[in-house]
Amino acid sequence: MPELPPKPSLRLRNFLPYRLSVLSNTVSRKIADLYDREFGLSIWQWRVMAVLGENAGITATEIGQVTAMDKVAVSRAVSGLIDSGHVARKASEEDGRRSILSLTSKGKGVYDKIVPIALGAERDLVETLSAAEREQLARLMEKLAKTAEPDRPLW
Amino acid sequence: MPELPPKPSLRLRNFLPYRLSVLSNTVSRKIADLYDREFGLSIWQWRVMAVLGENAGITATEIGQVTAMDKVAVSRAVSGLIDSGHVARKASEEDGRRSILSLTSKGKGVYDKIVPIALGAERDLVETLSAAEREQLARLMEKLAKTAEPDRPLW
DNA sequence: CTAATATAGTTTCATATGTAACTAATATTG
DNA sequence: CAATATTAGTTACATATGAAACTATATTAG
Repeated sequence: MPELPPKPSLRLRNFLPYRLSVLSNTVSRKIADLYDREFGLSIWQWRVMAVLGENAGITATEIGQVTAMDKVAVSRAVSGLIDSGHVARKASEEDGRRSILSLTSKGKGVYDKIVPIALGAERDLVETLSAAEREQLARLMEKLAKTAEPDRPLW
Repeated sequence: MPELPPKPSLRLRNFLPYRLSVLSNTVSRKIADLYDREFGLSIWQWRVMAVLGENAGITATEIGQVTAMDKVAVSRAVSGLIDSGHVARKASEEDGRRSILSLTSKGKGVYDKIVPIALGAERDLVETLSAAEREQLARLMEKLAKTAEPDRPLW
């Protein structure tokens, strides 16, 4: 008797997109909580600050490219950060549409406090992985990212 | 001369929570798009259907446990699915608060069409990984998930 | 058996987010 | 050098989401 092809089955808990989403959300929630409780920052605001901390004097569009945020999200995060005094904006001299953004001294202070906290949270997350496993993970995620979005600029 | 401890630095693109979030969002968006365009389903609705497809006759609370969705999200997804005729609800006989949920025949039809599409999307995503790499990935994600949320029931 | 407590699920409200429309400035082209 | 198209960034609107309040039923304690 000929065998029927096995009916394709889907178990949610083994389905990669699902697992990615759940994992990412639990991690993000924890970290967002950290930023919010201690500094009143949203995760988007923190991403903007993280980029400005390493890269002073860039524009909103550039921040968007680096952080994979769309321009509306960047605009909102930046305007919040300006209200709270973490970020300063000055007009670009070459191009009147752009603004040059940078951390204020208050922003720098917060940045210097958050960086170790963020790195600590990351360390907690990967603490059960060996160094080799961490590299593996980075490599595999890199591959997935390339497959999922081949043409995203990385910097 | 004593060396200063290196200033801890954070590069967003190497920061695991960030990378996870970006990767998960790009993957989710693509897949959500698929479900939505072809079947008018949100990702939450699809998750509910996926669970009901493998597990008929369970309650909203159980769906929430399996899918890591909170009860409000489940409630909304289910009510949408009932409106669109994909899911049927009947009252539980033991417990008047609960409802027993299951796919309608329309729901089953859609389910049978989506499963191969979803599995195909997953295959596309991991196509550049070897079998060994896929297992590695699953293992590593499992570890991370346990660390991030030690007590989440898996089924 | 009744009162207090807990649970299943829904509704409400406040906030977050994405898309599209918009404003202002620059770049292109005929 | 107009007229048109493009780009940077913001605003407005519609929808999604999460937390808390609420309804109805079930469970527990006295």
